[in-house]
Amino acid sequence: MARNEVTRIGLDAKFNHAGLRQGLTPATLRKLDAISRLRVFPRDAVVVPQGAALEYVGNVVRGVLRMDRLLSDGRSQIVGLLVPSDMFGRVFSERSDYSIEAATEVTLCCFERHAFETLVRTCPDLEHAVLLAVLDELDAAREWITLRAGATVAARLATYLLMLCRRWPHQTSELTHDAQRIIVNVPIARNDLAHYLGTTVESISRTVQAFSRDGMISILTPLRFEILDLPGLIVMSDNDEFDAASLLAGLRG
Amino acid sequence: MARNEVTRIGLDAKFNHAGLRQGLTPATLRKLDAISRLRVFPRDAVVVPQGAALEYVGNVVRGVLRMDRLLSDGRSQIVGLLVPSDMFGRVFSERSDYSIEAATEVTLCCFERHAFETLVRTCPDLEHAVLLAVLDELDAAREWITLRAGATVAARLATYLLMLCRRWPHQTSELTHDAQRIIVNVPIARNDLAHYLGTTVESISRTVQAFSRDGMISILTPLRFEILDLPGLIVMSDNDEFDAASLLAGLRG
DNA sequence: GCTTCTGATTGATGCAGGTCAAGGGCATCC
DNA sequence: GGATGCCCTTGACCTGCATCAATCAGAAGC
Repeated sequence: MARNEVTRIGLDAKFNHAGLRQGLTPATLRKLDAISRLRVFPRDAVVVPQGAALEYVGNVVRGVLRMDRLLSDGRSQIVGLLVPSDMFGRVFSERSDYSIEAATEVTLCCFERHAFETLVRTCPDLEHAVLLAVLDELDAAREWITLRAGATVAARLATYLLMLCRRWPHQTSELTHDAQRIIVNVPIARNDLAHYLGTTVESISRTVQAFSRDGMISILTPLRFEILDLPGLIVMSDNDEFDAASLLAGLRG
Repeated sequence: MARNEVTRIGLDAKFNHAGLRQGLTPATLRKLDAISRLRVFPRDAVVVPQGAALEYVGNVVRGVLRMDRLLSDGRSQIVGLLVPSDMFGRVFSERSDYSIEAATEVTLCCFERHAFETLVRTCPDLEHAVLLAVLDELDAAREWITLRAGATVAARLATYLLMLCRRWPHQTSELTHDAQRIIVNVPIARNDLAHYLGTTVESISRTVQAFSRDGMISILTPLRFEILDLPGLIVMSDNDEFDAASLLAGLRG
């Protein structure tokens, strides 16, 4: 169903409108280009503060954005990650319920929101493209809910790693596959990963080490694992939707 | 931001296209009516099985739908609730990643999916209406993620009750407000509520009783509470976004 | 070389809440 | 009436993991 999944790292560094681009007429593309502007943010920069007026929408060109909501007790909860080609902001809304921050250094293609909305209302092809993008976001949000549904930290981590695998066919560089080796590059640091999976850095660390001890993965670097026992991971994930054969087929293809 | 929130019970039993209706031209409405069909499902009926081809999309006229995903260990995870005026199914997708079931007896207004999609592509006003509906669903999904983010069962339950309160201004009958009393009608049974909040019936029961002992609520019936200490509930929820004054203002207005 | 800082790991402890099991209230049915 | 069902409640136990705290590894700066 989803072209979009929870996390993706895909990249061509060149300027693009990514997900929106296809299906648009040259005329619409020209108008889009006219109101677009490329911006770069350093790691941990706040792109849109929680509750603030939404001046821009756009899409991620390079890097990872995290959407998180601050709780009154000072903790924060990540409600989603945005990776290249994902849209950020929310059309037809005045303010954002969560803050949008740079999880890594990011390059964004920004549109002034009102101009973009006007364009959407006048170009049916753009409106359709936006609809598809939003549907993808919705799928991603639901998949993310599934991810968080796992009873144990081990189940959630296994699910997350499998999601990263499945996304390989569409996007590059999360995962390299040579001579039967399955290498997963985790796009965010332990801290963000812990928030993302609804747990703590300590638990993530313990679980990763446990996977390694049990021979399910091998830790190449803290953010780079080799998957040794795919079926084992699938069992750990407690999730029906993964299938070793089709995952491997996807990795080969 | 959201017109749509996690749960809503609103009802006019008469046939309508609810959320989609406004902003549509009479011509589009006529075409929509031509492909629509009203269907009634008994409680616990499966409207769309998980993984099945999606033949219909539509919206809820009366009752509550739950979307849930079955896990390999037999447990199931609710990924969202749909209440009157919400759309179900997913346009432009062949299959559903979760099953859609009736949490109560429901009346649905169904459209054959392909016919609906064709109509969407040819009527820009309908496409815009669908875009807005999907954006609302996305907000609901994110809000639901926030709900599940609460560390403790008590926090999640408090958040849920507050969400039910906030929705009063827009929809009827969850909540009656006479002479300063705030009455909340929970739309689903303990079992579904437990799944929804990511816990068990036992924990729900214990937490509800604890709220009652602490004088925060009074249990009128198992599905009907009176809120006695709104500020206390807000503190329990650990959630910045609720504000007693504006909630009360909303209840009065 | 030696600091300092940031991120990852490991250990010890306590508690929230899941699990198992046994009632209790209130229907409907014979 | 009693029996069977569903749903909610309450209790006792025990596990997973958050918390607090110390240590360790690598990178950057002097």
